[in-house]
Amino acid sequence: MMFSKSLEYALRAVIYLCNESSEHAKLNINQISTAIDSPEPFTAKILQTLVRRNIIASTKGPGGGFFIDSKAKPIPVIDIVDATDGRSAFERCGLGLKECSESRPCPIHNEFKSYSYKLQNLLTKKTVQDLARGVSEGKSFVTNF
Amino acid sequence: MMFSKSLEYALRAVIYLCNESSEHAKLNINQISTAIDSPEPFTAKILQTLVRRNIIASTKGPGGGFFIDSKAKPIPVIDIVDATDGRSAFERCGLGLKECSESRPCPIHNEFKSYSYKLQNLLTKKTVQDLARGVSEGKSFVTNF
DNA sequence: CCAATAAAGGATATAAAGGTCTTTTTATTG
DNA sequence: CAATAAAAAGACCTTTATATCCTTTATTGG
Repeated sequence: MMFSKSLEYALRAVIYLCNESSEHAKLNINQISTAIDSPEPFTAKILQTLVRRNIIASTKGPGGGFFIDSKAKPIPVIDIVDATDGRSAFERCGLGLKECSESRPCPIHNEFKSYSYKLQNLLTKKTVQDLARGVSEGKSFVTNF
Repeated sequence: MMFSKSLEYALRAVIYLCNESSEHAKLNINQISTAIDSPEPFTAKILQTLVRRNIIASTKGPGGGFFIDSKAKPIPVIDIVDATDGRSAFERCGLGLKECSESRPCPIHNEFKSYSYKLQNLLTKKTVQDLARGVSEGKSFVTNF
């Protein structure tokens, strides 16, 4: 927190794909960006990087599109973070000091480290499939009205 | 988390002022930005907004500068956040949905809300003076080497 | 094989954050 | 009261994030 736009769209798209796509029911970029209400070409770029990282799959040509195979391994949310924003927000000093460590901490070092650690831990344990389950059960949403 | 550059510089400057300035020992922008190793004109802008919000004080003219009166009330860190970044990062949906609420939550709504709440609470309780104390005691630092 | 479809790739545009520069205003002091 | 020192104000520049557009490549069905 907070998440970049790229990460927001990536997460919404991946959760959506998790529930709505499969090897035999691919979704094209228009269908995805319409569903999750995100800018189409920008979302395309983001999905391309997820494909490159083997987080999602895609095929070209008629009937092609993006999909997540239902028998794919669970995807930790942190994988999406790594693909879009990276870890720098978690790793750099909260006050922007060049050197900030146990031996020479900034005044918020410990608090920051604790939050950062807990959050990374949470993002590592939570999977996209966990989040998708809530959506498929109607308990949560990735679409605007 | 994560903090903007403005907030980082603001916090470092205010903590520094807390320890090193007083009504009778004002510091000019060059002294401050040199000490905390921040871009001088940008830092000046930020301090100006803190003055407008009565978080710190300043006087013009020779011998003038910025200062925090030692008998000033404790300054909650959240006041600096409000002056620079605002609360939007805490308040908007973690996945960027337009409508995200208890009754129609995004898949990370509850986690996000919990972290956001804890963090705002921490920032409300912690004061700049608390942070400055650590620095004056040599336990933490706001300067680069 | 060809026409259509869809992602991939690369160049470009726009907005916001980060940062600088110049001029004006105010205060102090010799 | 003039010279100087310092913040305030406002215009401007740069970089990064966000977003779009156009061309290329791959795939498929007829």
